[in-house]
Amino acid sequence: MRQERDIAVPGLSKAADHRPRYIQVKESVLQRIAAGEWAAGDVLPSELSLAQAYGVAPGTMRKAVDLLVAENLLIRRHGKGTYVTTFEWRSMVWNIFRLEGDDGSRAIPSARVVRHTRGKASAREAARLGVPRGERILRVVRVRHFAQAPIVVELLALPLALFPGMAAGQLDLPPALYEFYAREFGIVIKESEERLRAVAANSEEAGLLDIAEGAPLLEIDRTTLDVRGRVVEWRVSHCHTERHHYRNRGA
Amino acid sequence: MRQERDIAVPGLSKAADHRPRYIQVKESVLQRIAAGEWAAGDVLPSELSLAQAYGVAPGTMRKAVDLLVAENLLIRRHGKGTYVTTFEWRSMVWNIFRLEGDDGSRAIPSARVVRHTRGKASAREAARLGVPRGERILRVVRVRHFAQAPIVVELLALPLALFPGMAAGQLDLPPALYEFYAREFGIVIKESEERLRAVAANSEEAGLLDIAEGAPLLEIDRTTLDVRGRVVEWRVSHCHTERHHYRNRGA
DNA sequence: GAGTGGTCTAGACCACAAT
DNA sequence: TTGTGGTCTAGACCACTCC
Repeated sequence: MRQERDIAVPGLSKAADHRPRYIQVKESVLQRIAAGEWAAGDVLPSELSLAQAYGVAPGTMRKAVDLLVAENLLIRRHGKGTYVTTFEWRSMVWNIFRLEGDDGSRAIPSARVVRHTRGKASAREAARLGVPRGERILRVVRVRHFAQAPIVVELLALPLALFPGMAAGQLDLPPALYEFYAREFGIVIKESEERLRAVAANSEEAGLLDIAEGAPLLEIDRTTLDVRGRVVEWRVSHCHTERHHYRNRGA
Repeated sequence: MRQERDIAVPGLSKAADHRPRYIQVKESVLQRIAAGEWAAGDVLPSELSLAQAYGVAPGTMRKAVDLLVAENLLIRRHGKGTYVTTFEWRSMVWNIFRLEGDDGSRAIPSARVVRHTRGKASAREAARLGVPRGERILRVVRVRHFAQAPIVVELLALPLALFPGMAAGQLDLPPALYEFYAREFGIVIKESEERLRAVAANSEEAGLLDIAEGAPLLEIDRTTLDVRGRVVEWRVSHCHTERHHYRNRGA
C-alpha cells in the first residue's frame, strides 16, 4: 500500500518530485544538518522514528542514512545511535591530510603563522573562492612542521563573510583548521578538490624550509566546500617531499 | 524462517562463518570473477536467479552486488543485466589517469617505449612487487605525450610470471596498459596505491622531456593490485607539470 | 510481453550499549 | 530490560530494454 504524506516534513516538497524517496529524504536530512538543526557530534533520532516522521518504510529511511554515511557526514554507532560526524573523526577516515612520512608515520603537523593580511579578492582569488571580485578576504601564510622539521609553506585565502570577527587583532590559528571552522563558525566541511604539481622553491620558501632555492616542492592547490556548497577556503601548500609523500588510493 | 543451505555453493563455506551472508556472497562472486568464470564484459545471471542459487533472499543478493558495484567491479544496466566492468569503462569513472591539462582537458596520452630489459628483481623491486628477490621481471621505460608534447617519463616493472610470453622479441605496448593486461593475460585490475612527491629532473629525463636538468617533476609511484590481490605492476612516473596537473577529489 | 534492475514496503530476529 | 543499529526475509510494483 502506497502511503500518502499529508503533513509537511522539513525539506520534502509536496509537489511532484519524481526522484526516489530515499534521495529526497537524504537531501532533507542534509539540509537540516546544514541549517544547524543537528550539529557535529549530535545524535539523530532513531531510524524508526525518522522513518515515521517522514512517512516512509524503515528500509527506505535506512537507505537515505546509508548515503550520508557513505559521504562521511553521518556515522552509525551500533546500539547507540547515528551521529553527525565531527571533524576529528572525519580526518581519521577521510584523507584530508594525505601527507605522511616515508616510514608511514602520520600526524597533524604544527602550524606557525608567518603573516596575515586582510584585503580585497583579486580576480584569481575571487574565481577560486566563488565570490565577487573585491570581496573582503583574509590571507594567511603558515609554516608547518613535522617532528620539528619545517616541511610545508601554506597560503590560505578565506572569505571573511563566512568568518565574522576573525583576525580582528592578532591571529592564532590552531593546526587543525577544519575543526576550528566547525567549532567557532558552525561550518561543516563536505568535500575538497586538489590539484597537484611540482614547482621550484622561491627564495622565501627556501628560507622558511631551510632548503636551496629552486629545490623541487610538491604543490597542493585545494579548494574546500562545506555542506551548503560554499567555498570555505582556498589553500596552496608547498611541501618539501624529501622524506614525506602524498598518499592516495585508487579504489 | 531461517533457511538452511544444504547444497554446495561456489565459494561459500558450509562451516560456521559468522560474517554477514551478503559479505560471504559478495566474496564468492568476487572469487568467481577472479577465477575467470565471468570475464570482463560478461553478463551475470539475474539477481533473482543468483539469489536462488545461493539460497538467500533477493534483498541479500542485491546488497552483495551493491558492494561490488561500489568497488567498480560490476556495473548495472537497467533492463539489461549486471556486467563485469571492462577497463575502458573503469578508466572513465575510476581515476586511473588523474593527470589532466590545466584547461581541464583529459586524454589517454600516447606512449613510446624507450627501452626495455628483462632481469632479476632487486631487493627494492621485489618488495614493491611482492615477489621473491631474484624473480624474473620486465623493466620498461616509456615516454608519454599529451598533444605532441612529451610530458611523462614512465618506468614500469612487471613480474614476468603474470605475463607469459611477453617481451619475447620486440616490445610494442599500447598506451592503455590495463586494458591490454585484461585482454591478453586475463588480469582484472582492482585497485592501486600511489605516493606522490616532487623530484628534480635528471639528465636523461631532461633530454626526453625537453626541459632543463634539475627542473621540478611530479613523481607518481604506483603499485597496482588485481582482484586476486597480486601486485601486477610497479610504475614510477615523472611528470612535467608546467601545463598539467594531477587532480584529486576528497570525498 | 518477458526479463531485467530499481524502488519500496512491513515485518522478523540478532548484536550491541546503556540503565 | 529497553532502545539502538545490523541483518535478512518475501513479497509488491515501477522503469527500462529487447523481441
